[in-house]
Amino acid sequence: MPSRQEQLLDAAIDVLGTQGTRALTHRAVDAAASMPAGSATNYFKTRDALVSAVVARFVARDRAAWQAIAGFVQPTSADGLAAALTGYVRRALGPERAVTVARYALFVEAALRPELRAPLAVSAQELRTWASDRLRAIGSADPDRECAALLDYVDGLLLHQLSFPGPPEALEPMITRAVHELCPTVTSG
Amino acid sequence: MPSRQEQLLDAAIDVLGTQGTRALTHRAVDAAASMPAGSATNYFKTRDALVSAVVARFVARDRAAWQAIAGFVQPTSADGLAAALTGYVRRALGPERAVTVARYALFVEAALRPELRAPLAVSAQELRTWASDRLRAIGSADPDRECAALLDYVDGLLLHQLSFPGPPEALEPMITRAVHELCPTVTSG
DNA sequence: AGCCGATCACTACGGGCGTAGTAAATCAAC
DNA sequence: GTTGATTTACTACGCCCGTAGTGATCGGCT
Repeated sequence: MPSRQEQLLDAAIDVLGTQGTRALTHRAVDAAASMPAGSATNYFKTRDALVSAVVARFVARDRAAWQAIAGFVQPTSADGLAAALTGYVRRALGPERAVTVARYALFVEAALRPELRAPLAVSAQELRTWASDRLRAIGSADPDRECAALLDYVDGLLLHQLSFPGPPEALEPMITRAVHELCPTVTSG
Repeated sequence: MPSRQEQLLDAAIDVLGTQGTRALTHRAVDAAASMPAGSATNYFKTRDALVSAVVARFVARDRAAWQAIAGFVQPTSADGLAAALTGYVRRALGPERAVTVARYALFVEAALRPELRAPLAVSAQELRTWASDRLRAIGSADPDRECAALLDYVDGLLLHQLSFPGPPEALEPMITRAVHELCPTVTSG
């Protein structure tokens, strides 16, 4: 059972991902969390404090998600990696759409307010090293570089698909080719 | 000399790219355009109308920018393309940073509000076909696919660089490798 | 010159926002 | 079981927002 603050922050992420930055207010968070008015104010005095806490919560959830994924799927080839990534992208665009939108909304926010960058950068670095290790494990000769390229590609793809969605069946071939091309040194197959 | 409405919309894009969606209000636009209070209201009655007009203006400016670029640089090889792209990315992250941030803010907005998608999608499609033709001209055997992959990659790269900037000198090698790998059929050199 | 339509500058107002401050409730410790 | 401190629920206030409405100003047409 998440704590009260976590419930509020999860509600805030949902508001952010379904109604945008403009709608992210104390009152909207209270309502989304089905809590009495003023609850969000008690924990996060100012709006800036709320946004900072949302970033922290988001990072924590992201980390937990990767670790869960890491436990389930462990691709052993480029095609396996592509399949896993396709699954991730499909989930990000479908059931988790709000979370994905919130993610990019936070990126834009961080581009505007440098004090939000640190936690996001730490999280990104963690993901990078973790994914690098996985890439190395399946044969990549330059895992850091290939990992960075792949992450850039996937985020660009996601952003575009969010804004003007294409047919979902087109995702797999696109991602498969990108993986093979951007990570040419992993064991293909 | 841009018309009065264009001046207002350019100011709106600047507000969006430097202060975010939340700050995009009629009054803020008036101030940024150094026009008397109420000017933005006269042209764009509601906030939604303002945002829609900003999208339209943005698309028009983008189109003009490509056409200008097309007149100047005409790469003839993968390395030339990479150099041109690196120049574009540097400009997008430096002098044009606000415009770039505004761009992604609008993407997020379009992810939330489907009625904004059409103009952005049209613009993206135009860019795609134009860039595809250029890719084909320098030898690409599958220009549409390679173009899509490249655009996805560049937007992801830009978004990441905006949120947690890295050293600018790292851009060129990253982009060069990505171009070579994602567009393997263009004449290298 | 004189009118007329459109554009512009400015004001007015209701609503919702962020924020601060206060009562109530919960819990720990003794 | 009472006390005291922390957490929770709620209220109050001032500010700024989006929006509507009203004169003033300008240009084209006859």
